[in-house]
Amino acid sequence: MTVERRPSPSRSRRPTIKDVAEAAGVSRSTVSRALTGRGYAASDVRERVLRAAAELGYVPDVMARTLKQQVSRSVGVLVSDLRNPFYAELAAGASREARERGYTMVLADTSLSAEAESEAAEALVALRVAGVVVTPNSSAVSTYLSAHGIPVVEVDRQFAAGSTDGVVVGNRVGARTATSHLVELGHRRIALFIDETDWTTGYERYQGYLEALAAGGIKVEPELVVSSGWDVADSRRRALDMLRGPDRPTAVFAANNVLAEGVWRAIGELGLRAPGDISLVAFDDAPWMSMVSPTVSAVSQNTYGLGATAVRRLSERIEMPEADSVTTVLNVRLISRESTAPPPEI
Amino acid sequence: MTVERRPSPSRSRRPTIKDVAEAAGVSRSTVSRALTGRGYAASDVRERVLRAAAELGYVPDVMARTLKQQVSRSVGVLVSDLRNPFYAELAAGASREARERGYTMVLADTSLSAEAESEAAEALVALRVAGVVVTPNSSAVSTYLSAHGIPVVEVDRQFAAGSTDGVVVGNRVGARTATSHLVELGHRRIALFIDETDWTTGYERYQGYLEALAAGGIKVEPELVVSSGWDVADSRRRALDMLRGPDRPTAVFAANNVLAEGVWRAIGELGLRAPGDISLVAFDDAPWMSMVSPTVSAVSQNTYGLGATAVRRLSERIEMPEADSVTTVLNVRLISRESTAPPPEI
DNA sequence: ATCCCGTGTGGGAACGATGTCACAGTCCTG
DNA sequence: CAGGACTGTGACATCGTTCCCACACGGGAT
Repeated sequence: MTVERRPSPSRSRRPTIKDVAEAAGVSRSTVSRALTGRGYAASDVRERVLRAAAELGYVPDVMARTLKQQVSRSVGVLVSDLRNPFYAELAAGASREARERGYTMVLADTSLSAEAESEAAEALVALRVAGVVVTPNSSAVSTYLSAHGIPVVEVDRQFAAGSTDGVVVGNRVGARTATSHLVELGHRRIALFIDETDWTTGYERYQGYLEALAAGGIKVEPELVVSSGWDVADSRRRALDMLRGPDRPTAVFAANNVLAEGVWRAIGELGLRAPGDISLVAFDDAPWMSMVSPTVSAVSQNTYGLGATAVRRLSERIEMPEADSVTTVLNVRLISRESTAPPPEI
Repeated sequence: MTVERRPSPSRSRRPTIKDVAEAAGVSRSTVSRALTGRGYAASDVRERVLRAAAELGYVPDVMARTLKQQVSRSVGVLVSDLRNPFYAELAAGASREARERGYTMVLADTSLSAEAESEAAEALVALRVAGVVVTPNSSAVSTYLSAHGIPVVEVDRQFAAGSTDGVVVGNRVGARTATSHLVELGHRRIALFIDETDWTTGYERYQGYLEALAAGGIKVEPELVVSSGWDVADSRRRALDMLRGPDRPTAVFAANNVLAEGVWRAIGELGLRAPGDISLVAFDDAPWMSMVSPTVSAVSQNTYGLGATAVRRLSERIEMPEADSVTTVLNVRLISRESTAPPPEI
């Protein structure tokens, strides 16, 4: 590590508030007041300071400011997987809202790994972020951050409801609506594809499914509830097994866009036709669902709004740390497309 | 704004290095040496310090450290639009690489707005980031950041080639390959849909198209080159106009995934069939292209790798600020699917 | 015995910005 | 014209960390 770092003349040193003060012929305090607008500064002095700052290309050092003020203007955003359009959209919404509120966004992709998640959490503590929005994989992050006095908003799913704020969608209602839609069309054998039922998302979607069946007077058949892995390949394999079986369902409710893709591929590969042979409805509308043939009916959630709302909530929490925690539920809506129709005649 | 902020006992104050020093019965200097590993520290003392730090839940303050060291361990990533899977994937790649190299990632979505872009750039300067990866909209950002002595890597497209590093894909080769593919199938009337030809991406894809036509001895017909807007709606409208016209092309090369979607929708709406009536090939493979019927041939670029490579390049640049700037070109490959076939008989 | 060196530790000055406090004017009112 | 109110400015301590320097101790070479 013996890199010779001669101070090149062009970028000798970043101008500091002291340089601005000298250029404007005032003290550092006066520059601070003139630039931040807190405290007195005569208008001609302010003018002079602003001009000097602009000429020098002065940009205040966030590090120094934060160190002094003990509170930064940045928020952390922890998402599971940016390659999944769901999380990307959520991050996009968070980004816009953060920018509008004058926060910079520190984003980490935790890749569903608990290790990456706690690493990221520690980095955020070190950065003294003002707050964190997270799509949690466990209660660990919320607990850890809260212990350090950092406000947290859980988004999409909740592990620490009651102690921290949350922003989620109407999972139960959405799942019930989707399943009821199938029931009303006359389906009695309705399969559920779901990746987990431990998180609030999976649990509530499962409950919604059960409620709709109960309301329709339909008995739950355990072999129609498939606990799939989290990826397309696994979902596809499970769907192939089920749809090749002797007594296949007449409809499938897939609890997220990934599972829906697996089921959709399986249907195509088996030469089945939707909705003639089998109906399909998904939770979480993805772009491809409106492009394929037949188009896929889906419960659409406002993912962008989910991210934006979470940051808004976080910023309110930062301003009122002692207020009671709140869970915000965004509504979802069923978009009925071509993949759902009455079951085939026997 | 008169929120009473009584110092709650639980999170009275974040532990500082001084607290650790007192708990371990040594000086601040010694704690610093023990924790960072720079300088001498007897093994029993180090042991004691580590234990004290763990017990107190001590996390070093990045702000203070950066202030002292004048260089941070975070990088800025500026992308145009996280809702576009292209940028999301790019950000995901950047995120992984950043994490692996011990950098935290500050991400901003510049929404194609010049104002947001320069705002974000200023925020990054203020944060004293070690470097920035950007999908630029003009040369302004690179110039501005370079003037502040911050290393920049332009990714996907370049505005400051020569003075800053770049990571791009083989746009010209990819476009030529895609167009040649159509020529070899026997097409003579090949339309190009493109959003702009001012950026390096658009310009080179356009050049690749021209080269392939020239190589095939085909005269360029200006009315077949469509300068579309940047969104699906506009592309769709332009495609409807063209395909309804009297002398429609037998094939279309769409220069990105958004334009391809517009063209694809238009084809469907007009009741045309691909590849029977018209062939379609796209630059930039998107998930839907392998799901629709017919599947769409596309030039696939390693978007995730683009982001990862850019951060790797940036980190090398940070370590060797004086080295010559480099442009890295990632290869692309044509994935031939169902949407391309010989033109219809006359 | 003196000197020097290697090892280990503590003291204290930065880093850049903020904001309190004190002070120096100026203007108005009794 | 004295006293207070108000405006405008500068000096200085502070935030948490790093790192240069000084120093202390012991052992080996001179």
